[in-house]
Amino acid sequence: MERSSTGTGGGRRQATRQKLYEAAVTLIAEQGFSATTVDEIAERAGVAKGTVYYNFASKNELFEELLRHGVGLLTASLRDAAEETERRGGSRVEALDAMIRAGLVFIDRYPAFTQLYVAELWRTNRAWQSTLMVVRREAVAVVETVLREGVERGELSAEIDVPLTAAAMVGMVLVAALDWQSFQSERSLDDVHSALSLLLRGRVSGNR
Amino acid sequence: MERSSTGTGGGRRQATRQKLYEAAVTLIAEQGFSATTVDEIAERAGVAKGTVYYNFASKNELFEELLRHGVGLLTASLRDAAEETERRGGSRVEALDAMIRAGLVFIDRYPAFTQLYVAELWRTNRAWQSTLMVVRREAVAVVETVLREGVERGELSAEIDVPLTAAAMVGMVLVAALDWQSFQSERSLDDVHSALSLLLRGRVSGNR
DNA sequence: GTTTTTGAACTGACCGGTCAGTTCAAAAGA
DNA sequence: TCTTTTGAACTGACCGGTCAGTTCAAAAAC
Repeated sequence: MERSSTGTGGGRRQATRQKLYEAAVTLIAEQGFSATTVDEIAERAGVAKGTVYYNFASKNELFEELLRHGVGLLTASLRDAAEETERRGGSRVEALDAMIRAGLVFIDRYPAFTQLYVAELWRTNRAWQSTLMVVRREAVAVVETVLREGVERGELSAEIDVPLTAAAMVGMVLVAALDWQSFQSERSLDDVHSALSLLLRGRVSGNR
Repeated sequence: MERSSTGTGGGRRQATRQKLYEAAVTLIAEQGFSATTVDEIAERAGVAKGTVYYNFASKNELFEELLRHGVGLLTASLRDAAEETERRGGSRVEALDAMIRAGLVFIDRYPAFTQLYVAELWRTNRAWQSTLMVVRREAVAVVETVLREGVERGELSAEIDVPLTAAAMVGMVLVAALDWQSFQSERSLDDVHSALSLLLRGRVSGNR
């Protein structure tokens, strides 16, 4: 028996699953879930169709595990950025700034996953809706926590609405990054980070 | 003889096309383009399948025209908001604020369309990609123009990167609104508008 | 004003093709 | 030996698109 955990580790099985994730994520990002066939996924992964069904119960389950895997990476990365700032004694605004950068780095590294996540997040009536809600909550919670800490410490205005502001921040990072990659790919990650940082720090219109 | 123009008017044909748009937009928003069948669209519109093909060359074309139609409404609404502010002698920041509200109102009225637009916008390799690029450009241009005017008049920092800031603003409105509807539906439109207005005006973290 | 004609709009059964999922014997790895 | 992968064959459901036929309001004819 092979260990069946979901580590990053090096079992033969894990390697196959990883290849299938990578094949599935780009194909589904490009075409959508329904338009992507299992045959295509297997072919791009360089694997037989039977192997897909040896490793995953169904096309749906492959996708759900892919979702969990990807958002898990993002959440860990955001948490790291926040904790690293904390360790350095940085302010909460700096922590938010670091999380923005972490988000951009993640999107830069996994553009297909991001695209696919955005495309599915607000859909209703889909089999994996509950899975998606769970992972979304985990990711948003990281942002909300830092916002709340900022308010407590007086760094952020007490007027702000934490859940809505968190959504808005996630939105500006997500859309700016996807737009950057699709329509403004000549810009650098630093350019995008600067633009978002300016907005976060209220230096677009708030200061004089 | 029936008139065959593409007005908003009341011909029988236009009425049928409108019903097909409405049926298609909700189904595709819920399930995605590929997962939505022409039979479903026809059934929800209360029309025979053949009628779909009498009015549109293909499933693809129905979708593309739907896209053009919807983004056209949004663009007009944003432009109205900006011009109305101008007419009142309002500042460019006020114009941006009015456009945020107009965006929220639009999303509130056409949630399915918004959802579908977001899900498709960054997809590659799709038949309607070029159509989407065209309509996107029209919509973003409205925001960019107002930002540029704001910089010229010294209302907005000269440091800002117009295209990236425009993308970020669109993103915060889009994601905040979709999140509001999906996960925070108890909030009012004014709540969401206030939260975004605060961010735009730099009163989240920028002022002391 | 009544009858006839016209043709745009609509209908729905049907067809060719595709796809998810299953199975399994045999090969490849460890 | 035991696990994992292979790849081809098969099934049954489903789907986009077609097309011959129907409907009906308005124009034409008388």
